[in-house]
Amino acid sequence: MSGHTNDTPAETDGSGGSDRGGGISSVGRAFDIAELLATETTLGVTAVAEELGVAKSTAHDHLSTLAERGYVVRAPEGYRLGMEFLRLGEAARSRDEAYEIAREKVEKLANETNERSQFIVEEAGRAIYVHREVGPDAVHTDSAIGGHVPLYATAAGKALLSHHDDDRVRELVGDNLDPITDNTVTEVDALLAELETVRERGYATNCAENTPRLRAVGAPVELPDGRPLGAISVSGPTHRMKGERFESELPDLLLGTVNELELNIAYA
Amino acid sequence: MSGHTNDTPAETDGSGGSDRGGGISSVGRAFDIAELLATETTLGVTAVAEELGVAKSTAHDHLSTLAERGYVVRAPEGYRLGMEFLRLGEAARSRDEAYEIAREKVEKLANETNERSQFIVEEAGRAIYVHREVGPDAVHTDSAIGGHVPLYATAAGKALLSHHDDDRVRELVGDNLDPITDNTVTEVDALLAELETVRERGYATNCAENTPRLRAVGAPVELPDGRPLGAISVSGPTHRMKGERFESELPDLLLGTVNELELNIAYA
DNA sequence: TAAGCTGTTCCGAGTGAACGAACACGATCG
DNA sequence: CGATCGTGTTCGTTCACTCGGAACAGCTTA
Repeated sequence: MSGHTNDTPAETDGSGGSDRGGGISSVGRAFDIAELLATETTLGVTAVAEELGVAKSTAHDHLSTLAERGYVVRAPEGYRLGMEFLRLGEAARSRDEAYEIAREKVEKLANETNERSQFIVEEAGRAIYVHREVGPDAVHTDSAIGGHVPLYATAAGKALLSHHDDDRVRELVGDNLDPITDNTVTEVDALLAELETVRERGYATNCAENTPRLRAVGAPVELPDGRPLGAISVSGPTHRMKGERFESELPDLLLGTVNELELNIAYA
Repeated sequence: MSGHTNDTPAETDGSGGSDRGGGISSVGRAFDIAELLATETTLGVTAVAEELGVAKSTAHDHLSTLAERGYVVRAPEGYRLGMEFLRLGEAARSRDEAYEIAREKVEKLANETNERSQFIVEEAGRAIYVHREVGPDAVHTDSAIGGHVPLYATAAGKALLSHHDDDRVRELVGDNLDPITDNTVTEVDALLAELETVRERGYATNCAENTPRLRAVGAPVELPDGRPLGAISVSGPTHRMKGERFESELPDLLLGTVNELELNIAYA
């Protein structure tokens, strides 16, 4: 249990508390198994037990429990992830009606640009891909729906950050910005300066800061009360994302579409 | 799981701890909370505790554990389902490469028919919606991705059943077929007879047996080794699903597309 | 200021989760 | 054809840990 990624932001807890309980361990174990199956597609009881470092009987108990509720299924080759996760995942995806409206705009953007369009939200200080639509020319990437990327290294992420003040931004991105490509912004001050520009012109860009040879424009989606809902981006290969198209055509289209979206949300 | 031949001799219930296992209770509790949040969108600690009939501190412990791993998130109004479920759900959806190929065919069918097309798989004796694409004319339904319907009451479900022998079908659908609409097949023998027809012509139909005024055609998707992968259906309102279109056009298109799909899977 | 709600923390107590060994089953050996 | 390894399953025991209740804290309402 000791290996516990502590991602609490800047909170010098330290004293006293002494990590009370920390969490219900068997629940953590169950999700360890689920996440393991999410990467390995098929595993047997013994394999799971070895991978997690628990007794075979423990792995068996957990797998039985998960299977009984449809979170894993037995196949001839072993256990696989169950579709019940898909049900809950879709529930999370539609927990906010506005997300569904955002989806329509993502599809529209993908069709009109022939590129890839995505809708992301912020969660736990990270950007989460919620919707994606790929146009005919769109590039394939390995970023999965539900997966996460650093906010500071994507167009949509920076767009989202631009709706927070500097202090909140520092909280969200943390102290050190890990570089992902050669172009990743790694200085907080540089990021803050860039966000100021984003606020002025209304959209953010990403020039191969997360994926080599991939550029994107992203704009924040604002709720009627002023809070940010998420952000939408359009991305494509460097050789198509340049000149007039990258500097005005796509930004204009994006901002117009996001404006429509905000209106649709306001009157829904 | 019901068929649990418990032949332990002299099992005097009542004595302590007799009921071996049955599942890890705290894990079940955690998923109870997740499933609750899947329906209620936003709940506080107190509300969760009341709904599940547990102590407030217990609900708090569970929610904290889930939140620490991203399976729930704190919002100003309370806890909501976290996007980590979306990640695992997408992992389940792509656990089989063939599912992704099926998706392309579903999109193709939706575009060519302007109706709704779906791909389903069997899990725990139920049909699970894995992919859906709606054409411009498609009707909206409340059946969610990841959700389940009885196999015997949908076109795709019956298509899937047609790949099993009678005994296995009886196992899958159970003893009594609950009626959903006036047209639902409720007699097992009638179902088996219909499946025989399905085997002959290669596709199944659904005439408002699950949703009023909704008809569909469905065909099974067969793996190279002969086992069924799932099934694809095209569905639309009764007034468009009739005559030549319902009896030959759509079935032909569907069977041709499924044939393509099976070839794509075989050589992927 | 007090009362009501929320979420949080504390602590003790009884349960039940985890373990390890023994068991059953099938495949793959020799 | 018997032995051996692999799998998944079951069984008792024990101690860690989950649970529940009560006290605490933070915020809005009366």
